[in-house]
Amino acid sequence: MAINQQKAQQIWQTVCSIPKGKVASYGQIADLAGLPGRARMVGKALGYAPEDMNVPWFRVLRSNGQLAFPSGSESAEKQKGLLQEEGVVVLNNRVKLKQFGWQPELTELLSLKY
DNA sequence: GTATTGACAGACG
DNA sequence: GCGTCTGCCAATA
Repeated sequence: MAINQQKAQQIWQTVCSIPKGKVASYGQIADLAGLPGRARMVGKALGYAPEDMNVPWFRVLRSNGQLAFPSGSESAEKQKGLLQEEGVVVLNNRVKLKQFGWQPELTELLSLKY
């Protein structure tokens, strides 16, 4: 049961809303998804994220812009590759949030509501 | 019901 | 920028 899948759904939706070439932190996703302070839940939700949804979990990073996975890990490398493919520059398992950090605009938020 | 863990965040040094 | 500690909440044992 994982928490209400509704929330997980919302999380996935939010993650899917991240514009290409940008990245968001767990806290950011959690907040936008309606789970303030439950950043951990986001990670778990992404854990269940079905591939059918094509959830760009690779665009979700830590608050500091560091990848959620340890360097050298398959997922981390994959994530890096995908991000770079999207145009995001990843160095040393890190992304410059100052430049690639997703700053949700009203239009973006509106697409999540309802 | 209690203890441990986790794809985390923020504060400190 | 990095390591450590604390706080938060849910899942798992």
